[in-house]
Amino acid sequence: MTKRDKSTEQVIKDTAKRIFFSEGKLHATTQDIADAAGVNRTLLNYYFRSRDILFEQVATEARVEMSTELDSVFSSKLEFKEKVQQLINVFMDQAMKFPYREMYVITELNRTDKNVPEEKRNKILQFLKEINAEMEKGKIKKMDPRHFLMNLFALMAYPLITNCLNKALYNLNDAAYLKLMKERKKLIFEMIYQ
Amino acid sequence: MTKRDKSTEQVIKDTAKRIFFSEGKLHATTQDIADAAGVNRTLLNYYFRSRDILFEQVATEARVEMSTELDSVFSSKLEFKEKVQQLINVFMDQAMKFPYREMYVITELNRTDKNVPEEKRNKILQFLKEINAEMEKGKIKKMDPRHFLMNLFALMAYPLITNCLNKALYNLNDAAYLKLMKERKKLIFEMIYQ
DNA sequence: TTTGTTTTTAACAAAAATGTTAAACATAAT
DNA sequence: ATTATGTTTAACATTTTTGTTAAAAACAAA
Repeated sequence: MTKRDKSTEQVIKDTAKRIFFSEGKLHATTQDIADAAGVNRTLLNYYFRSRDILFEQVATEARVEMSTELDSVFSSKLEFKEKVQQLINVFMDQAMKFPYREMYVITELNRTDKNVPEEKRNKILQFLKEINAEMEKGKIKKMDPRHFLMNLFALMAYPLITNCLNKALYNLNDAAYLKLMKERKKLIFEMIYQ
Repeated sequence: MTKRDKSTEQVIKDTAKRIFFSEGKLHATTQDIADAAGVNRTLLNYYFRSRDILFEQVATEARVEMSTELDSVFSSKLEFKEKVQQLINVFMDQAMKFPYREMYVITELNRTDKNVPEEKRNKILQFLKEINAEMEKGKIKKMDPRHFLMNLFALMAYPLITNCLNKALYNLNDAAYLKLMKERKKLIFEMIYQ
């Protein structure tokens, strides 16, 4: 097998992520994933030993991807205003690709009764301080910074989670929907950074 | 059996709704539901014939409940401003009780490859016109009314879906979290009705 | 080619989830 | 009390999903 071919292990994981994070089929079985990946189901056991290990690994990587993505913005040297713009850009692009990623993580937590691993806690708490400082400077409306953060993420993530409902409601095809979501980037910024 | 006792059929359905909509255990089995309801699993088949019929019925009722709830506000004779306040009140109260209800509906749609039944389409399209009128009057910021609606629902629903993450992030217990969510009612109104 | 290694497959086994049946139980009506 | 009716249970059957194994296939090194 040549080097440029993705390894079977990677194909399986990427397919699982596509089914869970993009298509939102949170109830997919190992057979569903194997079929979609075009491999024998036994290979899931060969590479990952068990379904639970595969699913857990997918969830862990999802958390890491999300943290990394946010950290790349939070840790940057940009001014607060540009940081917010950057955050909207990065997060929305990811959320358009993987609208259900966070839902997968949450339902896996609910399913397995595990606690939230707190990879990103400190980074976010630090960002809360920056939000606060910006409020003190009078650059953004004063409020509990936690609400500010919740508002921001809600405006970005929710319309993508509910994409099937919105498409039906407004009679949109994939392209029209994507256009609507791209419009949101500017709109969200104006909404929270008034 | 006295009249005030809830029928077993109702107990089963209410328990399923609690597990799915409140606890967010979207992968619950019929056995999980039977155990939580304190009844023999066979009774689920006795009253609903099959798991799929029960799950479908739960999803259908969820859609009806959500529609009814919205219609009660949309169809009221209130001024637009009061309508929005009322909507926030009604929707948030429901969402605090059943944060995952909409997610259940969505994942059932994704799981069963069904299309969205459009119970509420007309009512919402009518409300879009009211939003538009209010924008023409200069009462709210002009934008695509669809974005206005998405903003509103996003701000209300998302922080409740992600409650386990937020609790962990901010070290909140149930009471503190509920308090934070109640605060949002006022905040959301000010945010979108500036 | 032979040998050793990794990957893939099919057949089978086990476990988990769902569905069916007949009998026990409860209840209300006659 | 008896009968008819609806409800609940346990035992069993079936289906679905997951896991194991041994052999075949693919591949690279000696």
